Amino acid sequence: MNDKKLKLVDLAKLAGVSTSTVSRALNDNPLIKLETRQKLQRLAKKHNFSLNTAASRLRTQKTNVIAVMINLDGDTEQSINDPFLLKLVGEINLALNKHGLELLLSNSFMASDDWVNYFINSRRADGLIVVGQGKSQANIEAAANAGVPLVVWGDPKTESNYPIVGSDNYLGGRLATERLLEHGAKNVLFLGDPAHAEIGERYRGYLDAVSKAKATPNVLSIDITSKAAYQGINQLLVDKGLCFDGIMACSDMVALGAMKALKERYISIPNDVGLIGFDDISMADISHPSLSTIKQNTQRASIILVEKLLAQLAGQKVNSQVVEIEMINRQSSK
Amino acid sequence: MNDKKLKLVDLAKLAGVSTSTVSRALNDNPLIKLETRQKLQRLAKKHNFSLNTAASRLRTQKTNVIAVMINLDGDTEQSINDPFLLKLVGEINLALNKHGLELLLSNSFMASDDWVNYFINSRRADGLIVVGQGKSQANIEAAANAGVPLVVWGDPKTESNYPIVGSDNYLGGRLATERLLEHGAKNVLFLGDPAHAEIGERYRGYLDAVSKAKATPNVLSIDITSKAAYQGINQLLVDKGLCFDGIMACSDMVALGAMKALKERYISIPNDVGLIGFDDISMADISHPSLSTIKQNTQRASIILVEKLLAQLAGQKVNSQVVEIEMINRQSSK
DNA sequence: AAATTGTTTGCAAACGTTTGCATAAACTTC
DNA sequence: GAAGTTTATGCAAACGTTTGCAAACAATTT
Repeated sequence: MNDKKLKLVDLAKLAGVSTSTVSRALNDNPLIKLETRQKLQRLAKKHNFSLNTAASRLRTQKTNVIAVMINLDGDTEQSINDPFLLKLVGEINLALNKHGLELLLSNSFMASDDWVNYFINSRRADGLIVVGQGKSQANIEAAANAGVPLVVWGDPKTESNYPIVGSDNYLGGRLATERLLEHGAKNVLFLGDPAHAEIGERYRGYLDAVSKAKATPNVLSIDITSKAAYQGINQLLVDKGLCFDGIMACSDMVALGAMKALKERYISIPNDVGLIGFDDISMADISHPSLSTIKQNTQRASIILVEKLLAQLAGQKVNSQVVEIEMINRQSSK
Repeated sequence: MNDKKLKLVDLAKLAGVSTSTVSRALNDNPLIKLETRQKLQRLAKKHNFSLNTAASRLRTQKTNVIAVMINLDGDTEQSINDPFLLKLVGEINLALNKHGLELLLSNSFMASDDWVNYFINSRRADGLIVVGQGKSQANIEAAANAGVPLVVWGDPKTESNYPIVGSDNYLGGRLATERLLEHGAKNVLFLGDPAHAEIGERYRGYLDAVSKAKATPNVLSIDITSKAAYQGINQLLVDKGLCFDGIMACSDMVALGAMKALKERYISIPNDVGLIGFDDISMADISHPSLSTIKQNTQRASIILVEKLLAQLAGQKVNSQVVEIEMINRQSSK
């Protein structure tokens, strides 16, 4: 095995040309004659040559790396166990790859609070995709103000000086609630923490639907986890009995936690209680009864997130954008 | 806002010392007087200075980046939607962070087949963590032979020239099957594709348990997804009726897919059919009935994976290692 | 006070690319 | 065939760190 790492200059020597020529050839620069280009590219492939990214990043001041950070509230367990967020990260990765960009997976532990410094000044990444607004947008705002090219997955209706891509949470919350009401529910419970930006919007949609139907709203504010939902619903049933006949859950995981609590008490879904979630994670389809939900189009959102980030890197000013949602009717809310 | 990116030399000028001194001070090199070091570190913080990683990587030939790649079989849907793999990635990230390392999320799309070149020669990363052995280990073997520092999450009993960290899949498969048999099952079905390395081991454990009980084995080979499991079990029930009274599923997602199929036909779990999964994803606890499973200790595995990789980077020869599993008894297999 | 030792800092040469500018070669055009 | 134009390549200077070695300074010993 040829252990010696080849450099541009070695390749140049082998081909009898200058390093400039090789460099240009490998970057497909039309300054170099097509024939020469192809010859050099073949040579590079043959010798298993690959450019030293450190050197080229230093020289070009570009990394072709995008940092993705899952923006967690310190006090929630949602985090790394939420299938929805992880799926989103996976799809962002694919979207980045299509543009030849790489994904640096980050978190607040590494980046602490000064994102400008950590990501941009240090030239770790060219830009930043923040997944989740969390409860506080201070960090994001500071980074955006300091000139970090960034886009955020969150609620696009939030007032902000940075572009946010996300679903129409208000509409989703309203549609789901309306559906429950239309099918006879009188007391729809909102299950989730409205302090969270995206969930707050869903809650607003819920409120509007409820008040339009002249029903009374009812919130159970919990952490965004299935366990919290399970415990919360259990407790509520113990305390007040079955005081609702519909649940608009702020996420599928939360809905599934609620579902378990209901099933354990032989409360029929959807007959006694209609249940609708949000996200359309793969478990929604596989639960029993299958879970009605508002599907967020993560694939499309990922593509848009990346496009907007690239536009920003190209110096354009970009705006927030809503990604269409879809109501998926399954068994839990017939 | 101070837009001009500070360099080492600027900071040096500000402090009235040489760049060497600043560089050493920021790296906490004891050659520099403690007092000077602290002064310079304060100065750096005050001016929001941070080192250009591209430059320092070029100079030191180290990146402090580890590439993590989810090794998918092209023909399976398991991939990015499998909560277990994603959770593992999340925990590997945390484990890396503790050592000051960053995670580059990669996949076969970017890295194609020549991992040496893509990751190491190009100095994108110092080492590689491969999540999943897949059905073919050719790529991994080639990379290991070519000297890529790498560790693999998979079945540690597989013969290999690279270290594998993973659960005792044989034992897990055996324990779960034994439990089903002990509780009266006569016909335990193995649900999963034994061609997959880890699953093959679980299958061996299953086989041994079954033959020890003088029962007859029965496999339904399917893709590692809940959907495939749902369809597979449905089809089997249509074709042959309820020809089993226990299912050893190769993963929790698969088990949950099977669970849905059973519940839809009012087949009682665990009375008619006992069901045990593998992984202990968060849904296992929240399903109804809750899913008995073999818990894989991903957190510990992640820590070990990183330690082994670091040892390898330090030039040590490291071996495969088994991470303990735990049988979690829940309702689905009483 | 000179010589020796130990401590702290600075000089300058790398690391391996990319790219503006200069040059050389090959064609046009008058 | 000289001058201009186009095309293809090479020269050499960056990019911003780190680090071996030398130097300066301080402390100790002779």
